[in-house]
Amino acid sequence: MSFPGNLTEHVYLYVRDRILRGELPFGAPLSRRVIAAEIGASIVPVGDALQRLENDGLVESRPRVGTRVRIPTVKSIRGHYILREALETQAARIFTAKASAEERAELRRMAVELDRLNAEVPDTGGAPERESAFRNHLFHMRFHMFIAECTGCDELCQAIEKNQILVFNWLYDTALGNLAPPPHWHQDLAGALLCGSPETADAAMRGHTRFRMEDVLSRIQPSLDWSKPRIEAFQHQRRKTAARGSKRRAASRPVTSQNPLAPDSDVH
Amino acid sequence: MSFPGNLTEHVYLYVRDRILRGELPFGAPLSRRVIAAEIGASIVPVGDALQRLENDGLVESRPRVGTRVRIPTVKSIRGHYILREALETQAARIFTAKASAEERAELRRMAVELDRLNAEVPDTGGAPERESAFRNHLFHMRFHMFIAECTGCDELCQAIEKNQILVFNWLYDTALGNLAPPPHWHQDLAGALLCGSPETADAAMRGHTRFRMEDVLSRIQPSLDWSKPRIEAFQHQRRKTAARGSKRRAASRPVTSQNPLAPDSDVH
DNA sequence: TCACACTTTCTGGGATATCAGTTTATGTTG
DNA sequence: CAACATAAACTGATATCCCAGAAAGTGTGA
Repeated sequence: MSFPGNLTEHVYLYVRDRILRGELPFGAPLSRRVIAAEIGASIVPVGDALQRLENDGLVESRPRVGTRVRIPTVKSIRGHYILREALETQAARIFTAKASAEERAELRRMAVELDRLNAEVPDTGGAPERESAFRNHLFHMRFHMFIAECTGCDELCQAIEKNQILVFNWLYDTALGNLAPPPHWHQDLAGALLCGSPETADAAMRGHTRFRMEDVLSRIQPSLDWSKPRIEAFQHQRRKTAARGSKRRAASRPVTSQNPLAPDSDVH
Repeated sequence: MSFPGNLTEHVYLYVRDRILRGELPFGAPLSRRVIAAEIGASIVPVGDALQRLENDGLVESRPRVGTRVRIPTVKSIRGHYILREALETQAARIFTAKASAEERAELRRMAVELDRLNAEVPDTGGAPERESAFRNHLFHMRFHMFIAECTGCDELCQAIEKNQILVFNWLYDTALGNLAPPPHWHQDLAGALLCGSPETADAAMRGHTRFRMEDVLSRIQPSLDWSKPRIEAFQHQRRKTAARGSKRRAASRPVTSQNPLAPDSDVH
């Protein structure tokens, strides 16, 4: 098998991708041994990857109890958007000062395309719909990351990416269903970034993220109430698999694929 | 030996403290095995701690080559202050809206005390001077963290702390000598935070960090030029130690900078 | 003297085994 | 039947060992 670079990096991206796609919902248990058997690695790089995910805030862990996908709270979501607002308003300010003519043109193009994609996706709930919504989200991420990259500040880009600020949008969307932003939502933002002063760009981006936060919060409230008791418990989410009565006889099998995770664990 | 909780956490704090105190200067090699022997742990938690430090940006590592204290560049310092500006202006904005009367009074007290401490420390270079400067720096950190904590946003606090934005000031001061801020420097900032609108507080904090960045950059330039060849080399800083059981002393030996490697040949 | 190949030594990455704490299921006792 | 003691199972944490790669030291031939 061939990964780019570290095995830890491979596991990190593998688990993160599964979380962000919604395959591992909020509160889903993450066993180091299960993931290791699934990928074919030992538990050491898996543990390192999970520790990194915990540092990113995507996962929470308690010693000798377990690791699971972190369940967001209203407070944590609000905090996330406050952080996003801080970073992206700064990116918007610097964009007005440092973006080249080509980059400005590219931003406008992306805004038009983004508004078009958002407008044409209706609120159906089919399975292929989900995949296209994920692609739209990726494009939306690229739009915001493009603004950050035009600042030429690597630290700012890494902060935005590392803290999963943009990527969490997809998590919330996965749990909530897709949101419908107003028409010309990103074109208006791009207009402020292209023609205005730093203060104008700051204000436009601030309103952009504030609107998004309120929208998400108003929709996620019932979902969080539902998962509230699971937050405090943090117990083993024991899988109620089929062979339950014959558990007495179930000898201690090796750790091969007793997991509820993906059945396609052999492809690499 | 008793540490709170994880051994990894203990090693992380241990190494970070030594870096920030200047005991481990820029470019100092960090061997997992040496640190493990030094603390009395195995290399696994040490490796985890160093990986976390690398994630924080305090340390840089190359597979099968080594790990060392990261040597900042002009670009990385500028990026750091851009990030700090983003986070602390946001904290200043929210402070004006959410701080209680007691917190506002406490902020004013801290500003007065901070300006007093900065005024009474002259520019000597003695050994006890160094320790008092470190205490002043810690108090300065607490001043800025206090503003962040008054926002009630844990994510913002963690971002400021995790990214070592404040703590890096001490690193730069260690390498450069202490800076002398203007009188009433923090009292003016506190005044804007206490009496002004969010925009006023934002502007004051923005000017605060900008001034600091320019000050640091103007002084660190020659220091970085001096350490420039060590940036590209990243070779083994071999220590002359005969017995392996003996304790490690700081590698003060300068590296013979022959340069067989092409710069910027790294991927990603 | 210099260029090149070989050996040594150090590095981080990974695998395996074991330890200790927590939760759950089972069995016993009143 | 309920309350409680107990063992099983699973968890993350750590120690120990081994590996491959990289760089420095060393020797050798032109």
